[in-house]
Amino acid sequence: MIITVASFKGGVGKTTTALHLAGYLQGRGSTLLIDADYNRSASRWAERGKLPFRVVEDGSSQNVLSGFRPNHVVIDAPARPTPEELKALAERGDLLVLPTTPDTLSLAALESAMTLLAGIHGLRYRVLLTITPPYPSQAAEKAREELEQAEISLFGRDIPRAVALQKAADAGSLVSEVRAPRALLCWLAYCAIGNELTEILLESWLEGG
Amino acid sequence: MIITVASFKGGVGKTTTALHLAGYLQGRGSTLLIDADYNRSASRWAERGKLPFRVVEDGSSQNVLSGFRPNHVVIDAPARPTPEELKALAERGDLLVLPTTPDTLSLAALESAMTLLAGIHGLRYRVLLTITPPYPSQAAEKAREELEQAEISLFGRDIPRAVALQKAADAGSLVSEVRAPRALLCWLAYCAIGNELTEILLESWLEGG
Amino acid sequence: MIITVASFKGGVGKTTTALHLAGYLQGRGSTLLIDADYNRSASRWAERGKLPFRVVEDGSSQNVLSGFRPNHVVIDAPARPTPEELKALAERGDLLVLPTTPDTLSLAALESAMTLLAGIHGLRYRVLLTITPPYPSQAAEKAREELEQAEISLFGRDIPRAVALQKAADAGSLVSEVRAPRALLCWLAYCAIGNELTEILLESWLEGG
Amino acid sequence: MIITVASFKGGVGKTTTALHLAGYLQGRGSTLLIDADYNRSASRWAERGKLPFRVVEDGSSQNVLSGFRPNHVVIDAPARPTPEELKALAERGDLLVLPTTPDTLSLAALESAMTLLAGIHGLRYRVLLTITPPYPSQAAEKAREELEQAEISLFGRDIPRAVALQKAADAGSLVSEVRAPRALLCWLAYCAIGNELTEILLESWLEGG
DNA sequence: TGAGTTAGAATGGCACCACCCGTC
DNA sequence: GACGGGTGGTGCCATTCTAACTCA
Repeated sequence: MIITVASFKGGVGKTTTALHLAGYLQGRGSTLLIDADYNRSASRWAERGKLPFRVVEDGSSQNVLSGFRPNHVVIDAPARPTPEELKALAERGDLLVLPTTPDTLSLAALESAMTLLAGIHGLRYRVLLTITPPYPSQAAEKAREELEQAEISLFGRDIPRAVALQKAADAGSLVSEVRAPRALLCWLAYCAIGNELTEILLESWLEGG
Repeated sequence: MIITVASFKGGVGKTTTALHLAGYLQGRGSTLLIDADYNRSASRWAERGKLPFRVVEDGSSQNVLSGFRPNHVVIDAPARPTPEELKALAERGDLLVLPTTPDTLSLAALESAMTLLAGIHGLRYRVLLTITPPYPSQAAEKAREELEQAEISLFGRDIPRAVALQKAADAGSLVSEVRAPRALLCWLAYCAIGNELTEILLESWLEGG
Repeated sequence: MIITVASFKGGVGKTTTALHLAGYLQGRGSTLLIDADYNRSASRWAERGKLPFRVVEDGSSQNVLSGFRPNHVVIDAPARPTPEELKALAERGDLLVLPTTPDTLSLAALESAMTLLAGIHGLRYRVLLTITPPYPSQAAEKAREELEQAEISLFGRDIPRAVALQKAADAGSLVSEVRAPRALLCWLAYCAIGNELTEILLESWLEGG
Repeated sequence: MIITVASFKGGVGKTTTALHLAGYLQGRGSTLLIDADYNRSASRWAERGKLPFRVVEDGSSQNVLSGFRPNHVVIDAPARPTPEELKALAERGDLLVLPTTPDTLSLAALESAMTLLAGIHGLRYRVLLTITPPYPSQAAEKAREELEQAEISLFGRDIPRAVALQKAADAGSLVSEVRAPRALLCWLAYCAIGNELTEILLESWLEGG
């Protein structure tokens, strides 16, 4: 399967999401992460440590992949794509993952962009709430309600804000490999997203023929 | 004076910083905020509530400013500018404010971009640490040390992570107008940045002639 | 399915194991825990807090279950059963779970008792290593090697020693409901045991007709 | 003197306690350990290595002791005795030693059983906290407070959790003969219990006539 | 002189606690 | 004002590595 991770605003955990979804998919088959973001965050992450899958930059010559046919591909799309770019991204993959934080600015950028995507026929996407503040903040629930009212499809689970994800970035590894207070919780959240993702695609394939 | 706020990564509080610096400068003279970001976050912020200064979009026709000669101008620059754009931005204003969060990804993006700016002669800039996590996190101090070791100039004070700033965004006002636990602290932090900013420019004018 | 949890020595987490396996199975269908231990530990656990399944004492009159037909049953067997009791327990259920700690005394008691079980035809059982000390102790691995050399079947995962399980006992709830450093890890361990358990029974049903 | 070691729950160090108290008493006179536990843990311990005192099983014919009149006798009682058995055990010896771990399940079993013992006139007993987790756990202190509040007499010192005791069980010797980090500490703890024990009996003999 | 033994240092990890933030 | 929760720091335990010491 081909998963595209894109966002209309930076700093919402797009690269982190792409990396961990690739890590999850790697457990189900060989996976390739294509780093198409301009600042090469995913590539730098990979350079710092050891990731269980391959990471290549988008513009890199194809011969680096000679003989490598991955079962899954995750694309870390460029930030803030134009509607045309987004349409191309959506058509390039099986599912579009749109991470967003539960703050007003990110939600506003997301909602205004979603109106542009409404015109794309047969678009498969899911919004992922990320960096949600811990209890007792209700920001995540408020954001979820607001998005559901706008009839925007979103994953059933959020990615919490935790230092474990920062440590993973520091170490250049996945959060599942990090010793930090809530690392396991973060990894389980990404696994839940991965499971939901496969279910969505399985369902769409069944009905789509 | 003309202040340009730019960043190489999204979600670091660029718009929030531009708005509050404009709010601070408005107390010292008529101020205009130019919203040059593609997603119009500053404009939308202004539309939601009441800001004590004018906000115009970059591409808007000039006649909306007919007869308005502001003492100060703050530019909310587009996200992730190219080196050429950044050079143009730097030359367009008196000082470049570069907000960044203290996480690894943002710092890496900042440092790699700073190497590009090293070639610009007479560049005046300051890096502003934003959204710094509260005690007992040492992320802010670590980031400060790392940046100082890289000989990157940064403001003496940070902007803390607080819900007060989120509420300000929700209300469409400045954090000084918001009733929230640490609103005053956030506002004082921005005032301190504003003071440091005027000192920097005063000093540069004195020596620069 | 009917799971029987028994042990030849006390203090090896028999009740804890029975409770958490019941909690896991409850997620897959209505589950009943029969507390057949003389000291009523499971019943007392249930009285202290809120468990997501029903707990009844073995000798209680049947009418307390009037109209309740659980999908799964977990039996917290009496400690140190005689070979005849153990045979009856094994025939009463689908699988016998035998928790043991990795210390010499428990292992010796287990191995000597396993020789008695060797005569039972078609016995389905698994040994579960519990309360395994954390890194860098190698007690768990040593015990695992010793048991495998004795050709004793054991689950692939251990239940670690953690205060989270104590807190769960204090609170009268499952470890998944407890806020403690390694609570999630303990719960995942029990879930892994539960998964392995269903796989074992599924496999045996497939081949057993 | 005749010391009986019993417990209402397994895995609390009953056999270890009986062995080491016998080892201590051997230093004050010839001592015999009677292994009355069904799983023969004490006998197996003795078989593995070399203990400074004799160990016999309860049911063994008396002629194995022909001509041996020990000064002291320690009885490793069967686990989880009925009230009648416990009464018989208590009357059989001078003092009843009841080891317990500081966890909720063991304490609950102990306290409920102590209500049964309240009816026994002239019962001499002491509760011994065993396997107490190291600093910074407060489980031992909490348990001590709880037991004191329930007016249950307990020894002044605890037996800590340490690998030295496991190594002693592996080697079939007393912890005083083992080379391990905290072996001496464990042995001193048992010596302190032994001293307290003799003081208790001395005092009771003085007043009891 | 060499090998086995023993003591010390370093590592990794777990459990508790202090402090602060955000909501009710 | 009270409470629940996250983050970082401290103290201690168990193991392993290293080095020195003893004895043949």
